[in-house]
Amino acid sequence: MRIAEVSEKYDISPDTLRYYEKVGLIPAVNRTGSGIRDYNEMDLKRIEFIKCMRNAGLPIEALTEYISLVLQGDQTIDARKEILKVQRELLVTRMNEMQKTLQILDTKISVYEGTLLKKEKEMVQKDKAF
Amino acid sequence: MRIAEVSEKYDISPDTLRYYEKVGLIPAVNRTGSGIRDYNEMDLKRIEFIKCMRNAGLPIEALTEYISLVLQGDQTIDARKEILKVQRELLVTRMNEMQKTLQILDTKISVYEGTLLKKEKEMVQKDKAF
DNA sequence: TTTTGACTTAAAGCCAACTTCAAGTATTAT
DNA sequence: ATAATACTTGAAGTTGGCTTTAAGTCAAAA
Repeated sequence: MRIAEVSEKYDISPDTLRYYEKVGLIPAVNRTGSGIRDYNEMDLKRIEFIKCMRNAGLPIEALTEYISLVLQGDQTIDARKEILKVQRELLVTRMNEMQKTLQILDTKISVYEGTLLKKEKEMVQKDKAF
Repeated sequence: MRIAEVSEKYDISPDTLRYYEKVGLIPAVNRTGSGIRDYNEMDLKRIEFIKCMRNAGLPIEALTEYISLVLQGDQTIDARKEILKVQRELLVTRMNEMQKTLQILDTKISVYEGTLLKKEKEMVQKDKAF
């Protein structure tokens, strides 16, 4: 599969796909005789994985480190596990912060929609900044 | 309260606090006779609100727009509500993506820890990119 | 066969969100 | 009184993550 097709399938620009390969987010993709990238099934799975991780905000650096360990073989399993655990904890922390923010947004929207009880409104007003 | 104290209380650098004021994330803070910022209760609540929103990834631009509407008075309530609703939806979308990623990370960690049943392991291996 | 469009590279540019710097004034501790 | 510390401003610099540009090669359609 050529880069344009992959780009469309995953909604990632060709430039970004080449960039991911250059910085080591995706191992080198096979080329045709004339030097054009020819993505195989494994490459596509890797792109999907990276897209998912990047969407969730995992930094490129942590991912490149993880992938370089994967390519080095089984003696790196402990180090890989550690990276994933650290990133998992960071992710959970961010999700909790977002949950808190979501509640605040929902309360504010309720205030603007006038769908709160009088008592609730008063409580909210006391703590209001904006 | 002076900027250094506020900075410590909320773990936001003085530079960032001044920057937030400059770009309109926080309305102008009162100054002492000699021109030094003197944060009051309302300012602190506003900083807390902004910190929470920024932590959750809401863009500065959306927040400055919202705040400028707040300062313009009650005829902007509908527009404010709309901004909050849009940002709420974006937040929920991001949280869902993070939830998906969290599950993938947990599965991978389980694989590395060998805490999966044989059947589960096989299923996971089939879909493995890294 | 020629032109159109996709591909290649390395390097420079861009954007959001700070962060640091330079140059100066004010306040606090000794 | 003087030195150290905290404050001020505007502007330049940094970081992460792409994105665009320049200059060129290659291949499929008209």
